[in-house]
Amino acid sequence: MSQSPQQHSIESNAAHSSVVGETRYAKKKVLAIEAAAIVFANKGFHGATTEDIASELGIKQGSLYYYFSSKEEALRQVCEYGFENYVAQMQKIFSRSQPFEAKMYSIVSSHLSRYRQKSNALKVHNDQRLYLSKDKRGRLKELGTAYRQLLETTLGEGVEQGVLRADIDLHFTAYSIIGLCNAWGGNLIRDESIDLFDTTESCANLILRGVLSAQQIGTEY
Amino acid sequence: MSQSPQQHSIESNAAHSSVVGETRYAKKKVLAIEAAAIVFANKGFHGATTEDIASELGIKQGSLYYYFSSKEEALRQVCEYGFENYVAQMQKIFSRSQPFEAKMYSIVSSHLSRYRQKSNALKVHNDQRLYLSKDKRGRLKELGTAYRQLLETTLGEGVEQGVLRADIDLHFTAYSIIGLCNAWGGNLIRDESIDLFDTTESCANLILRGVLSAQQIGTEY
DNA sequence: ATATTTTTCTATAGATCTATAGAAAAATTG
DNA sequence: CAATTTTTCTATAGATCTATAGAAAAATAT
Repeated sequence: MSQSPQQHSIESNAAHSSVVGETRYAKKKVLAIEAAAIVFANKGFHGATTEDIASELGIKQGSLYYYFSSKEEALRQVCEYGFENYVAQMQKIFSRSQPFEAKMYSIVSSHLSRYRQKSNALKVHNDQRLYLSKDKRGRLKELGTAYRQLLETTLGEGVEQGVLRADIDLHFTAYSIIGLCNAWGGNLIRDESIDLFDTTESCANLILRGVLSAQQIGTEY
Repeated sequence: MSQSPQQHSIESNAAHSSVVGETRYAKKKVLAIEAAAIVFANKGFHGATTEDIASELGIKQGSLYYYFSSKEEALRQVCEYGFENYVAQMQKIFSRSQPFEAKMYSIVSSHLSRYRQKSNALKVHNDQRLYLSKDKRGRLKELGTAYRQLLETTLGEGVEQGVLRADIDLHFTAYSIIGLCNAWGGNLIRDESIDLFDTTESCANLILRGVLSAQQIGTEY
């Protein structure tokens, strides 16, 4: 009789019944988010219909509301799902102690391979999150800021270690890395034939050789 | 009585009545495209309504069909308008004979300042063109390919002149330049406080110093 | 096996939104 | 100014699409 799930706190609060056993609901909820991600990634938030999502998930349109209270809520959850995963993976990389250049490769590699793994949710976060009303973007803003600061800190360390030129703008560089990776990420999703490894190497190289210190300056300026 | 304009060939075939005098229709048609560009840029193609566009233009929803035969047709025309302008400006730069580095600054500068000039149409082209049905994307594809080839040729010249490293992938680099500029273009539109000049310089520098030959390689690889 | 809870289905109210038709208003021409 | 053409308006048919309600089916528990 209950219209919405009674126990499931929607934000799937980890702690649950058995050891490994996510509830049935929680499992399918993830599938629902992934279905929504696929559809939003292909058609855009406004271009997608709840019917599209439901059919991707294999249920009827009306049933979708058992998992999402609204279409916009679905978008919010897809974005958070995609971005949380992404940031978590980045956290690991940042915390590893390894030479700066290796770190940069890891960052780019992680970013790009995540796209190729069909992380539609990440694409949705990048392309569609601005269609969320402001009050639904709070957590995303937090995550984004935290992530950018982490990246900037890493770059700052590179500067302190003398690996990076002292005159680079950390903020600018961080944004540029993200921007470049997102641009290629889009290509990688769209075109299966692009080689992931080559692209990773090329991106890292482009950034590094533009950022590494101890390089001979061109002709003027 | 005529539902659609009788003379105006929609694609505004240049040749017209008086010397300077675009027809009244042609003038307002441009305004209509620009209104649509503003709305599409802010709300996305599917998120925008014909009512939004009409009201931006100062007319009623139904009247909009005097200028566009459909909403999708409006999107097509906005995209072509934005991208044609952009490519034309780039053509000029490519045809100038000037040192490669200066050329790179011009390319980035042109790309970014066009965004700041509120070229919503260009943003729409970049973000929304994939929502066009394939058969409406023909001209855009042509323009895009032509532009990329132009950019690649320019890069190729740089290599031949020995200004650029011989091992760079022209295709990759062209895409990356476009991607980086688009990423910053989006930021520039969204955030008025970002300095255009600084950003231009930073972008050009990031690309150049990662691409210029005769630089000392880092530590390994 | 029966009762209870969870999940899905059908059907639909109520809001859109696109596109069209025909009348009205504004501009232009003779 | 009257006739003609261009531009805009009002009104609406016809298609969506979101979200909800209540019944049905499936799963789980007693």
